Amino acid sequence: MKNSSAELSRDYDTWPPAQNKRQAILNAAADVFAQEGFGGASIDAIAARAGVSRQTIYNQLGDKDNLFKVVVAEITDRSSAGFFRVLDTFPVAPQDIETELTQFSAQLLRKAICDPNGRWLRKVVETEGARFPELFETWKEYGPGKKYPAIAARLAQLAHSGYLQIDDPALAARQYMALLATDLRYDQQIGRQTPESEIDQMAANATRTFLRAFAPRR
Amino acid sequence: MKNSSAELSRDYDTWPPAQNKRQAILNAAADVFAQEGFGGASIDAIAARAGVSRQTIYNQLGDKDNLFKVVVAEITDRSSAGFFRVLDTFPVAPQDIETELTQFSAQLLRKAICDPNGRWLRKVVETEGARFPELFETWKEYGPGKKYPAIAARLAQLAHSGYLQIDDPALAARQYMALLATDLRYDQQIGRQTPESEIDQMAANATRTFLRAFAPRR
DNA sequence: GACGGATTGGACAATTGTGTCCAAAATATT
DNA sequence: AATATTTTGGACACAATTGTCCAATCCGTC
Repeated sequence: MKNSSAELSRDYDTWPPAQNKRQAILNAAADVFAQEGFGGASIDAIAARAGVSRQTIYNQLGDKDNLFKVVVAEITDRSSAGFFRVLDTFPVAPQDIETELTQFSAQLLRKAICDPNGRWLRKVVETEGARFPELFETWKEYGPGKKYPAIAARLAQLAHSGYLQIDDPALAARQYMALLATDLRYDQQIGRQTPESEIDQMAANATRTFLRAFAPRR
Repeated sequence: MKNSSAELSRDYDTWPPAQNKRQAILNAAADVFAQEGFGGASIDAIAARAGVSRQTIYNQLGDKDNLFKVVVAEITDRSSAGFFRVLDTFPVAPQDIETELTQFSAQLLRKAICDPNGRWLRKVVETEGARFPELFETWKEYGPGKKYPAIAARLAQLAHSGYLQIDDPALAARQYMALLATDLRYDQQIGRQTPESEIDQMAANATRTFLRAFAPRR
């Protein structure tokens, strides 16, 4: 039996067998699309990586355009779910705000921003957004459209409780995310795989600067 | 006489007319590569956009790989030059640090970060970096490798003069750039063309937060 | 106006990719 | 064990692309 390239989620064993191949295809397609872009990705390459015959891809997912759409939809779901799972741990009533916000930030980095799904999405949307406008709309809605307001709402709550001093929560949310992601993005851009061990430091750096800017002045 | 990809940017006017077409080709190629990626870009599309016959591209620039390399080298030069031109206006001994740093930030946004050249580079390096490792190295050296340390040095200078309180200038530089670019990046990602009129506001937002975090405490 | 290098457009072979068809084989269902 | 469904791999037509060749043409210079 062939194995899939799935470094990701769930109990495949309980699904109908067709779904296994389907998942293998989607994972392989995500990899190849990410590496080669839409134009550069060939169905053959995807089939080979998925350990599946090319025909099976056409049977299950139709043509290349549709395959691409399904992959994006799938990854959008996964990525969004991961983000909101972490968001549930936001420290709305912290004892020690620096410590707890740092911990939360580290989780966000690990589970959401670092996450291969989310990175793939951002890249693909940037590269291929013009080619698939509806897709782009969907991503916009589920990505920035929901994540930033959600963070902003949590920050506003902290401000309302007197933990922070924030005029514009939406702006603060964007700045918080920017501070958090900067080192990760830098590493990504210079092609460096960020070691797990540095993530806590990144979270601490971002949180410290953020709190210095938004902590209440005595 | 064939010319190699060695020489790029100099006073074009004194050159034979062939260099005009060469520039047209490079600009068109940059556009098409940016839109379609390396794999998706066809020489024909580039030729059509440049208003030039396909053969001329092969005459002047050889095959697709070399064309791509020359384009990246060209854009790297332009982008780097633009950045350092703005950097020369950094307020090393400001009277009113908030005002002057805001102005500088606005210039940086307009001339360097907003700049189509730089955006194209980042995108292409992210997408095609794996395919052309030497290119990637060059970009790394001239991009992040020089820009961030340069900003860090200016910030350290401000700190040394007592305008700021900075433990880690390199970190502060990354955070400054992150704060500066966040809204622009957000707009880019949701496919919104940032209006010129909002850039000053972005610069002000970033600068205010940065100074709140790094201004000396009384 | 004649020369020479650059440019053009069209034809070309080779390669690669898409999407379909189909019969044989593997796998699941009953 | 018999049957239904999926999967496979190979063949195929069709289109797009790369890179080359070449004769006709343009255009600036002498």
